[in-house]
Amino acid sequence: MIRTAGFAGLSARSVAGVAGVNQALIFYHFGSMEGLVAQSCREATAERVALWAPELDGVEDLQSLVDVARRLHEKEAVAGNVTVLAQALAAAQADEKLAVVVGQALELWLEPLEAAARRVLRGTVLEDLLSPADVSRTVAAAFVGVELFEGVVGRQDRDAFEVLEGMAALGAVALEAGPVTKAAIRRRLRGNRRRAT
Amino acid sequence: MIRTAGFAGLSARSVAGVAGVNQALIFYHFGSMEGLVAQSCREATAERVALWAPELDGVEDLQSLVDVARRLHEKEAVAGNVTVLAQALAAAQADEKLAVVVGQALELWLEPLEAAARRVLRGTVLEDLLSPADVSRTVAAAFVGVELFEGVVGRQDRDAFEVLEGMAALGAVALEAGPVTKAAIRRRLRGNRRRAT
DNA sequence: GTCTATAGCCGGATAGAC
DNA sequence: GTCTATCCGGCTATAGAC
Repeated sequence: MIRTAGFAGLSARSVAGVAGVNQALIFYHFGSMEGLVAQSCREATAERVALWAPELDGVEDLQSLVDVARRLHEKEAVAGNVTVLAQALAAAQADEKLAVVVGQALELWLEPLEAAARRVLRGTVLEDLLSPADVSRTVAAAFVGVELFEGVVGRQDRDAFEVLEGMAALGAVALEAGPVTKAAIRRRLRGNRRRAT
Repeated sequence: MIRTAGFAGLSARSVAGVAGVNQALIFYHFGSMEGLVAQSCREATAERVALWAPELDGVEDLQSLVDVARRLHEKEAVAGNVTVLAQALAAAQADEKLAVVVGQALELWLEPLEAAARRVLRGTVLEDLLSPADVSRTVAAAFVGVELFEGVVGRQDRDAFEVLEGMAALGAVALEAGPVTKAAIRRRLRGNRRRAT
C-alpha cells in the first residue's frame, strides 16, 4: 500500500482491501494501525536485511562495496523498497513512536553496512580520520536521498546512482593514495575538523 | 504546520488554527488544500533560494562551496526547513500533482547549485568526467537524506554534516591532484562507466 | 471578505452475532 | 477467528448570512 499509495493512502480499509480480508481483522490481529505498521516495518526490514547481509559481509574493499551497492540499487530501489523506507523516515519525523520503530529497522541495515565500512577503511589513510559509523550512515542517507529526488525531478541522462559510484571512485583513489596524496588528505581533513569546532 | 506536525497533521483546520483565521477562508483564498500547499511551497522556496543564491553565486572553488554548505546547514537544517523539504519529497512520491510542484521548487535550488558545481569543476580533472547537473543533484539529495536520518537514528557523536565535509575534503584532493593521481582517477572513473553500461 | 453551519466522506476503533 | 453493523471524530468543501 505504501509503495502504491504512499503513507497518505495507507489505512486499515485500504490494506484490508488489497489483502482481501475484513477491515475489522486488522484491529483483532494488530491492535491498531500503528501496530500493523510497526510489525510490518520490522518484518519486512528483517527479511530484506537477511537477504543482503551475506553480500555485505563479503565486502573487503571499496570496489566490492560499490558492486554490492549497485546490485542493491538494481533490485531494491527499482522495486520501490527504498522509496518506502524514505516515506517511513519522512513520516517518522513528526511521529515519535514511529521514529522508534523506523530507527530500529534502520539499525538492522546499518549494522552490516558499518562493519563493511570498517573493513574497507582498515589499513588506509582514512582509518583514523573517518569513523565507520558516520560513513555508513552518510552513504545510506545519500542512497535514500537520491531515490527521493528521482521520484520528483525528471531522471537525468544517466542514472543518478552512477554519480554515487563516481564519488566512490574518488574515494578509491584516496584510499590507495601514495605518500604525497596521503599527506594532502590528512592536512585537508584535519583543517576541516579544526574549523568546525 | 509541516514542521511541527508533518504532512499527516496538515489540514485546513490545523493551518487555520495556527493562523488564527477561519477554516473556510482557506478554500476562499486558495481553492483547496492542494492549492494552499502548492502556493506555499512555491513562495517559501523562492524566498529561501533568493536568500542563498547570492552566496552560491560567489562560490568559485570547493572550499567556498563547503563553507556555504555549512552555513546553509546551520541556518536552514537546524530550523527544520530541510526536513520540511524531505517530507514534501516523500509525500510527492505517491502524488503526481504534488510531484510537479515540488519538482519545480527543487529546480529553484538546483539552478544556482548546479552553476556553482560547474565553476568548482572547471579546469579540474573531473571537468569532463562528472556532469555538474548530476553532481549538484546528488549532493543536494545527500544533504536531504542525512537530515532525514538525523530525525530517526540517534545523533552520532559528531554532527552528521561533518562526514559530508570529510568526503568533500577527499574530493578536494582529487581536484588538486598531481599527474599521477589524475591518471588514477581517470582510469577509475572510466572503468566504472564501462562496467555500468 | 469573513463568518456559521452543515453536508458528505473516510478514517480508526469497537460491539456483538456467528 | 471472522463477519456485520455501527459509533464517533476529523477531514474537505460548500451554502448562505452578514
